[in-house]
Amino acid sequence: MSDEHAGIDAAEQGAAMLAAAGMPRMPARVMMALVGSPDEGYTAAELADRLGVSAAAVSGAVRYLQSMRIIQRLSKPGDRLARYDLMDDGWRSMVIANAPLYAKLGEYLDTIADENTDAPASVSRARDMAAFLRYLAERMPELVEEWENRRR
Amino acid sequence: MSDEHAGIDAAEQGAAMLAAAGMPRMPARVMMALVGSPDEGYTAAELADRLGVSAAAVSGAVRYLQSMRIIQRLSKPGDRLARYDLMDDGWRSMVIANAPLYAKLGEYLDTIADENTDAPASVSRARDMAAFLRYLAERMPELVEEWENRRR
DNA sequence: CGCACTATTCACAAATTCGTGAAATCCGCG
DNA sequence: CGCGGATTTCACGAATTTGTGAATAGTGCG
Repeated sequence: MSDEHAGIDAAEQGAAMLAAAGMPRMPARVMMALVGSPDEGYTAAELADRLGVSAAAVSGAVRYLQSMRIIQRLSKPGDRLARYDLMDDGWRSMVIANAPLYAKLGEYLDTIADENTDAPASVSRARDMAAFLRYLAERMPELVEEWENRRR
Repeated sequence: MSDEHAGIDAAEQGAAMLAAAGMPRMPARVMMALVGSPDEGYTAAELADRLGVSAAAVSGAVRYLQSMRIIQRLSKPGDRLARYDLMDDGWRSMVIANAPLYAKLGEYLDTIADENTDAPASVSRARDMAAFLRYLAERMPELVEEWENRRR
């Protein structure tokens, strides 16, 4: 029953990779499962069945993924079955959303450098790291935009 | 005693941010503490004192950070005190090292798409995500290189 | 050589995370 | 309205993670 839909192995491996990168396990599995979903998306019950977990686990995972703007809940009127589906621009907007975090981390590094007297090498390294992070924060959204253009 | 060195607050906030992004807590704290270190780096004992944790916790954290090539152990001959210090290109090489992971994840997505018949929209979205990831994998190292050039 | 001190390892304890089952809630439909 | 099915919430238990303390090992110096 769980292998009635193809792509299981790759989905699980991808989920494992995302989990290793810091994403909670269940959301990662749900997300990868949705990559191989039919066009209408999956029902919560289908996800639970497919992943072999309880409905509660799916509920928690989809809440997390919705808060991250990675999936959306498609409630077709006249049918109270909620279907879930990936946001088309999910990862791209994730990349963009992370940029301010890089900038913020850069600020912290600068603050540390400001407060670190008598350690010239350390300070200049901290400033260097901070500048790199700000560069990333600036370039990541541009990168996404370049991708949008190239893809056209 | 733990506030004898400046930069504590910003360091802790930065560490919390890194932890939220999936990095284990203790390595994150050690890493941020080293950002504000004196030029010689910190001793394991100094780190333990500064962070208010046991020597064992520091030992585990530095092992993790070394395996990630984020810090290095400076054993000055004639002194058995091991000092730890950030690798100058730590974050840049981390960014570069992640590129193959993006590519791998892209492969998984393509595999899922290959195996997903009768869901044209899902498939084309999966291919799109895969292509985006490969684009990232290709561009991230270039981004770092651009930064190196611009910096000098 | 062994002393003093530092760093690492190991087993355990605390804390957090994760997923389940059962109860509660919601909603379209008869 | 209330029924039936789907989803969410909640408290608990399991499992993984995280950090500590004590023992171990390594090393420069007397």
